[in-house]
Amino acid sequence: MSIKILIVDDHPLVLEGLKSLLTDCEGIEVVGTASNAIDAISFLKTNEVDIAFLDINLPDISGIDLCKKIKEQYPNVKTLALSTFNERAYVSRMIQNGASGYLIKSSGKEDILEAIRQVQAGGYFMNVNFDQATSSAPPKTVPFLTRREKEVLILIAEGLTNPQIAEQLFVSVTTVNTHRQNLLMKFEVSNTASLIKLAAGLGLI
Amino acid sequence: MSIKILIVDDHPLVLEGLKSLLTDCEGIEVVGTASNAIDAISFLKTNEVDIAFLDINLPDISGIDLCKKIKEQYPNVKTLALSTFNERAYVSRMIQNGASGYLIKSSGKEDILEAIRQVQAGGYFMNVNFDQATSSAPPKTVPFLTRREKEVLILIAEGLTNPQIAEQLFVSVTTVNTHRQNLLMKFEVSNTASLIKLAAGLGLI
DNA sequence: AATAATATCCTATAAAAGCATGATTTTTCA
DNA sequence: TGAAAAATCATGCTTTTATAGGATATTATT
Repeated sequence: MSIKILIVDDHPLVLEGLKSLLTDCEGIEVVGTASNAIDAISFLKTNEVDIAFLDINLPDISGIDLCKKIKEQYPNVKTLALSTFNERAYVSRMIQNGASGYLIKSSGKEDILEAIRQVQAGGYFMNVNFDQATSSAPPKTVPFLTRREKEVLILIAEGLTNPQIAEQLFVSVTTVNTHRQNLLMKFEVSNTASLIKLAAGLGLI
Repeated sequence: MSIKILIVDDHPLVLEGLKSLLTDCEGIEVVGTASNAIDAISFLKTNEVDIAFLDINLPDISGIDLCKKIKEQYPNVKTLALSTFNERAYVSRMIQNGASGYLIKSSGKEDILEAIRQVQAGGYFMNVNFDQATSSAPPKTVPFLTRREKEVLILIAEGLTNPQIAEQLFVSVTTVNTHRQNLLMKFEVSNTASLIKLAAGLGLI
């Protein structure tokens, strides 16, 4: 019996690429693909799946939430996060939500097969060998940001001032300022310029 | 005669995905793939290629430089930049180096085929439908910066304040401030956050 | 040599950001 | 249900930025 795989990703290229890589393999069968969370859930309703590959960024809900939902409704389905290099920060939350590991989208065929083997055997797989020429990207760890902090960060990056952000979010200026100070603290910087540069480098904005 | 395609990308998934998407198509033939610039160049030495898909980020040299090299050595080979959403800033430099357009990696099959058709016909293809919330970000062109402005910009991005920059460059604070204002003007933004975000997006810092 | 572009400097004001300290309410989750 | 985390708000103060109005010297460039 071959391992049944569902791939959920909104990038046709990734979908096709994974499918193409996996269909040649013994004992592995791609039984379905979905480009959003809704389709993924409804596919699971009517099909048996062993492992679901979940993109972290999906058009409707995030892969992180989707992972949680799948684990709640279909605890037997193992999940593997698909992330880009810049999204490794979010991986830990996928794991918290029950994922069995993660694959960087730039992984090679061997990594992918190894991941499937590990996960199917009940283990975890984290591919940590970022061989990419990280160039100038500082190996900083991405600080954990709350929902509100992310919102504020994005609005700052868009050039809004505290008063404007406050208006947009329907909160007081002091609240925005607090979030802002927390962002500076978490990123270990002392002004907006450094903050935005770091956040941009990490792909957060 | 079918259109001969070379794909250069260091992500196996993208390579496989594109290949898989294109091999089904009439009149299109993927004659080769490469995961770095060296292999790409040596492939061109011995093979005929109509269109080369070039990833912007390659392990050895950047796709931008590779594009230039290809255009110098093989002017008949048309090139198409492959970029992620976050790399669209670099696209303009690819175009300057002779590329016939660019494709976002999250493009669908239709976009890709349309791009090939356009380019083969001697035209350009830019897929501009960023369904992602592009917010307010217009496809800005890189403003011309003087030597001093670039220096100041970098120091701002490093988190230095005007007084610190002044000290570093042995000029007065008012001079630094003037350069700073000129940067804001040239980038058409009104604060540091936007400035740094734009500059980072354009690869200037 | 004349012009244009660049770099330098100044004063002055208003707006925004940064920093410290503290507190209350709401959510989340074990 | 109770603790922890997150989100909210406040006050006061200092520093930095943003904006506006100049001015002069130094390089290129034609």
